[in-house]
Amino acid sequence: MAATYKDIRRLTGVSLATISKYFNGGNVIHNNRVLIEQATRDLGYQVNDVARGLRSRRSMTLGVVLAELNSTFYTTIISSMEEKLREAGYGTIICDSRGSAEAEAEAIHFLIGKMVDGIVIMPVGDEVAGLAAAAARGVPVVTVDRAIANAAVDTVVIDNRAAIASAVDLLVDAGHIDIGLLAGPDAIFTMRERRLGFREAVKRHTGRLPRRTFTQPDPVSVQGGYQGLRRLLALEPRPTAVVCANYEFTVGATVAINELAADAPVPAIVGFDNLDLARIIRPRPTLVVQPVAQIAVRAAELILDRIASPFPLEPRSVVLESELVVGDPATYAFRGGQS
Amino acid sequence: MAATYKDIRRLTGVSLATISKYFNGGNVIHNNRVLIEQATRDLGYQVNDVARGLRSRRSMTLGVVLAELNSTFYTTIISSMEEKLREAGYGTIICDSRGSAEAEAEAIHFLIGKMVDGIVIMPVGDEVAGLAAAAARGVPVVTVDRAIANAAVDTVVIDNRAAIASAVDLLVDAGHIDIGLLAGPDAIFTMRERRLGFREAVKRHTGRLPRRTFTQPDPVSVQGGYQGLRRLLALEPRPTAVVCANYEFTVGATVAINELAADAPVPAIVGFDNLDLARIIRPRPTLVVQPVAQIAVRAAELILDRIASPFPLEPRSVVLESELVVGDPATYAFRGGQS
DNA sequence: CTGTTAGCGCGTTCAG
DNA sequence: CTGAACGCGCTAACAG
Repeated sequence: MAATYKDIRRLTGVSLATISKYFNGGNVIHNNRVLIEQATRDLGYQVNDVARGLRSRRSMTLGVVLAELNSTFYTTIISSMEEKLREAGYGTIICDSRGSAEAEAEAIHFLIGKMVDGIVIMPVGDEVAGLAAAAARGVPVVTVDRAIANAAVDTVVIDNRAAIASAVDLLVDAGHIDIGLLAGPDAIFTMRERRLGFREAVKRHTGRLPRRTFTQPDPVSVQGGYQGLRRLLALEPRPTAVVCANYEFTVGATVAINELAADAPVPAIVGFDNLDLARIIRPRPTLVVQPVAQIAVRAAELILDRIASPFPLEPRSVVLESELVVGDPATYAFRGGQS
Repeated sequence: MAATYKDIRRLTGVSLATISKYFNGGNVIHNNRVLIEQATRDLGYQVNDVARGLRSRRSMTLGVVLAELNSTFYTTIISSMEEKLREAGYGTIICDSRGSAEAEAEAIHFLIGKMVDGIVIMPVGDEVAGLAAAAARGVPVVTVDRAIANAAVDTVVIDNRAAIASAVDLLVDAGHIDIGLLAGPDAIFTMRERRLGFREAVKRHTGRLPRRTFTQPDPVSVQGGYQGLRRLLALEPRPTAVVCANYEFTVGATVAINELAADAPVPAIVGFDNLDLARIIRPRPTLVVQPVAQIAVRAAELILDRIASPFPLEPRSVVLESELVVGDPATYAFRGGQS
């Protein structure tokens, strides 16, 4: 069906080796070059990457595995990253692990089978099953957003503790003492780090550990944030402010607050990620915003660098800073205790 | 680096053909089966899909091209679809065309090079450049969300005219006469259909074509929706209600309304897609909701069906119905003219 | 059920 | 600069 070098040879009389050289940027005499170009058009020829990859052992393709396709945070990163990679001549295969470690392992398996030259992964948990297989085949791996235990891979993360601390700082400055935290299980790197950052920050300010934090069980979801906020508000003493440790929780908490707004005083709130939220929701919320574009660029650099390097590199770790985008004062103001 | 059949043969003494048969579900005598399994574990062997695909001319992989990675509507569909396809034994390669017809053509080129068995595409415009190449290679194509002109491909869309009509019906019943529309350029299938549906519905109700509609130029974005709403409200007579023809416009319009709410009477509004919005925004908006799960399932069925079919099938078109999820009456109530 | 043989489409030696 | 020959890892025919 599809045309091959042989078809081009048939039309041009030029040998396979010369045709190959043409398609790989080698020096080909002008006359042959024109012939090949003509035949390529006539046949609608397109190089078969599969055969090329099999032979050359380089697919010029990178794999990306993300924990959740349906997450603006991840898709924004991937969108920027894919652009960088394409500029460098690499195609990108995107796989969704749907928050499942098993699906994640399958995805890595799939990508290795496709002979990708490298893998960028936003891991589900603290351990990634397929990592050993990738290492055995010399396929470099970069993790993004979450670090991995005991693995010799490059990593791009933000300073999660500082990120949460900036949120706590704002709330304490506004007069809050009883601050709640909506965070997921410690098994997730970002959740663990953010919870630790929260404890540190509260202790630094008040001289003691926070009276209440609330850890929401799996799955980390909008629904979880919704329920979590309701439970937080049922505590005694009732928190006057709540920090949401990720985007989903921020959305869920916002929904819950919307429902409660009519009946009860609502807590101050600081959320996470996705600046669009700040424009949709009124009053405008305060958000910890991660530098998605930078994350993407640095991840692309790391993986390309590692592929290009002729010798093994030491694992590298890039830590970026987040930004606190302050919203309407009404959303974080202290209105007095409520217990 | 990576182990091959030859390595397994070396460890087991079993011939390549038998090993191949083992990995392809054929009947292999128990003794050999055990030997192969042992060697597979010892070597960390994994089948090389590239070589397999080259030889068998079936990659067991499908390509998905979407117009915008950063769109919940698309990613939700893909997420469901990928699950269906995986159940059928197919891997999925996701590519982002970032709303560019050129990038879309590149993506199709890329997928063909990877020898995918089929392509599901959410097209950018009315014509898709790579379609001929796919057809020439016998790679079946299914378009989703948007139909394509003059192409023998399967299609899954919703009844866009009925969708918009349901929104208009609600607003007219509530007493609105001057209804504005926020829609993108006619070059986009969904935008064109929804605008036509809007005109039909208004005419049916009022006996005349709508006095005002507003077509927002490229790009179809949140920013566009924001500006579009502001311009709509500057018209005379001022529309008392606005229908947003897609998700981005709905978000942008909501932002604009939030800003205006303090100074001026806000128009009634009906939005599109993404039920999450309905939970975040207060008062709860009315939304035209597309059956994303169904869209995904039908698209998967069409492409799998076509791959499996031993003979060429006629192009098929699936049209699904949307649902109007009615929100808080305050968001669509008629409060009297404002001119 | 097993083994041998011959490619899939391409890139890379070499000799010319 | 060009062409012939070989092999990447695997599957599909056969014959046994």
